[in-house]
Amino acid sequence: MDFSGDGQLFLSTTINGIDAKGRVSVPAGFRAVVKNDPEEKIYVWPSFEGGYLEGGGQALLDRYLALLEEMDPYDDARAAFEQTIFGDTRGLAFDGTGRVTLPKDLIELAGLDGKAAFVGLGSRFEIWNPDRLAERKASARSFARDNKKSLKLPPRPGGGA
Amino acid sequence: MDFSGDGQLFLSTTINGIDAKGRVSVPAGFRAVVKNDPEEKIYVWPSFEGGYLEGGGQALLDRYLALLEEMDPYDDARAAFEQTIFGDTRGLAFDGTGRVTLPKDLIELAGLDGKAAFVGLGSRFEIWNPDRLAERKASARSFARDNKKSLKLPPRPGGGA
DNA sequence: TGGGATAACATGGGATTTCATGGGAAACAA
DNA sequence: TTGTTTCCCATGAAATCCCATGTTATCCCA
Repeated sequence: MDFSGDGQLFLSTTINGIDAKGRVSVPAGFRAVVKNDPEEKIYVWPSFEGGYLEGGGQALLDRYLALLEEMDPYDDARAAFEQTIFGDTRGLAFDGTGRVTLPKDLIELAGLDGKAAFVGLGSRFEIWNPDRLAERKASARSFARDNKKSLKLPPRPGGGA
Repeated sequence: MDFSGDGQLFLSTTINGIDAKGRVSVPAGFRAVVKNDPEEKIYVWPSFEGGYLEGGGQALLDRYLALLEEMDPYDDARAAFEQTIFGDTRGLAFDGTGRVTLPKDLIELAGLDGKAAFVGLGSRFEIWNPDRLAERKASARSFARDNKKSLKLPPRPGGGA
């Protein structure tokens, strides 16, 4: 698949506050990614593992949709994915200053308590309780360090280094 | 002869100052490499080992993204790399005079104190505290000296020495 | 091949804009 | 009405833009 067209990726980790109304500022860089979507929204759903949220823009939903269309209509996995991804997905619109209101059930599901960490992962992002994220990050980092040799870059299109 | 501006590769080492706002001039040759990217930015993240930063242009990011997209969606390794690479990567745009602002946490992570050494490595580059870089260079050199017997050039096609 | 003119580069500081966040009014639902 | 959600404005902090300046590299012409 080719992503060089949009060139806009969810990147970096930002921690923002959640106020009493459940409002949280979406990092400006993330907003820029969905800036030109037909509906200027982000879409958020509970992760499979639980404990945090996943999200993305319209482009990501379209890709998931295309993926499911290719699966057998009576595949159990398809039904499960449909149920989990689309059934629990919320489209969240921005207010005038770039915030969204996270539904209470999602806040509880992710254990968010006044703070939310937005983690950019390229074509999608995750929303974590910052403390939980720190734990996972530590283990992810040591894993990546130990296995970095398995992450071998493919040759550049033009050849060379 | 100067290759640093050929618009293809990050080359040579340049030391520039970091001012009180965290701003640092990106070497002109490095800027030329990303000149025609859709987003004229450099992308910087902490190295796996820590102690210095890695960076590149949109092209490098796309290569990492393509690599990760090929992995199993719920492979632990994929999650770890995604988290470590994209979760900590910052896209840095140039100001009118070719500078970027390094985030404070990256400055601390790399131990940068008023100076930053940009080390060109072809398709990517590294950012070091100049003193640390000198140390690493020294140890790399002695390592190479101790192991020089393993560096045996293959014979030239035409024979000769 | 000088040597001055010109352009490119790195750097400094102040002004301006963007961003995240808080509070309250207005619209809506139960 | 009462609680909830959406919209609008205010504010402080931080990031970004803009202009000025010294310095180095490059060009051009005699």
